[in-house]
Amino acid sequence: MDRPLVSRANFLLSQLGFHVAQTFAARLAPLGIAPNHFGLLMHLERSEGDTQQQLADALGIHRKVMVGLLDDLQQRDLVERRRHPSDRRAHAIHLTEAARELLPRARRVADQHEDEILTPLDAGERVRLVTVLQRLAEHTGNPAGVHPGLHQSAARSRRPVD
Amino acid sequence: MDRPLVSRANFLLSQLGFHVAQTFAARLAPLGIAPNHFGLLMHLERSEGDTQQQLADALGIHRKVMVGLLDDLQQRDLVERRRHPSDRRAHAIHLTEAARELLPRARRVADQHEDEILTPLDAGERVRLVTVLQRLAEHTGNPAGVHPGLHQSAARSRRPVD
DNA sequence: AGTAACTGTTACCGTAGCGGACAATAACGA
DNA sequence: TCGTTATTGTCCGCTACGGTAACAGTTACT
Repeated sequence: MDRPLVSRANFLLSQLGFHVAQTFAARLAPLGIAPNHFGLLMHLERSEGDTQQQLADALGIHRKVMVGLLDDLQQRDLVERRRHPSDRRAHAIHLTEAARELLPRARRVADQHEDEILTPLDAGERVRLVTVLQRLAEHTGNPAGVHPGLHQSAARSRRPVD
Repeated sequence: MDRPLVSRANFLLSQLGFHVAQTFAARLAPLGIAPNHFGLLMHLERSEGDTQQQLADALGIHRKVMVGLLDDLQQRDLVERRRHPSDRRAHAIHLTEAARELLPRARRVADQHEDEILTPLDAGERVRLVTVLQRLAEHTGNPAGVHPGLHQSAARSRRPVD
């Protein structure tokens, strides 16, 4: 039996996932952020004032990585590290005005990117696909919305696909 | 609008793709090979005797990377570099008996892995998913069966998920 | 014959990820 | 109160990987 790779769901998922991550990073690059920055900013909208440790736990990464991510975002004036009101060791992370202005644009980029990826599908197929993918994602055991490759290089300093 | 990540097809695809690549590498690790080795071995079944350059072109990677891949496989006694019959610069790559014995086992691992990934879906949903993924993959413009992350670290010396 | 192109390989370098170690601060227990 | 332990954020050093340039050997072209 010689089932070709293109008929294997695991290969297709890996291949597509890689391509999607790559193109999304390229789409996001003009905004000066990477996909993991985007994920962090979105999470911060809900959990503003959190500790770096809390953020790291929520995103499933090590706090050391969070230092780097926040360094990037702070350098781009998208977050600020304020003193934590009750714990003088910790920082309270807050979004800046620039971030609140950037986030809708980033979301628009994500929407456009998704639309491009899904071009071959009609509306019904799209919702069915998302439903199926959600079921598969739940089955992986990863907490919802946590990208296992967040701590990987799929993020920083990626140049638009050349 | 705050569409959560888990409702975005691009996020789900990237997340699932990463997870699939990771778990597949872990499943394949006991056999002593990585996913890109597996892909190369499968390709070699069809193109035995090819030049390293031809193989690199077929898999969409740089010839330098092919050197490393073949070094790995040769060290595991899965391929041999014979002299090319007509071009004394080039090597003719051939599978060993060990490779022919290993490949069916690797394929079985891939089948089991795919089955595990697709556990939540019934037979009909599986074929529909594969069909949809194939359409999406074709739309990416990547040549069929060529994994864009082949040259990435998704391959070498990966230890079973710890 | 001579030059250009190609094959496989090695050496080099810049960078990212990982682990350990660190100062500052907090929490806990005697 | 004081001392020990844990936690937070950070930095440093190591290793591994991707990409570039260069190389010897060989072929192809004119």
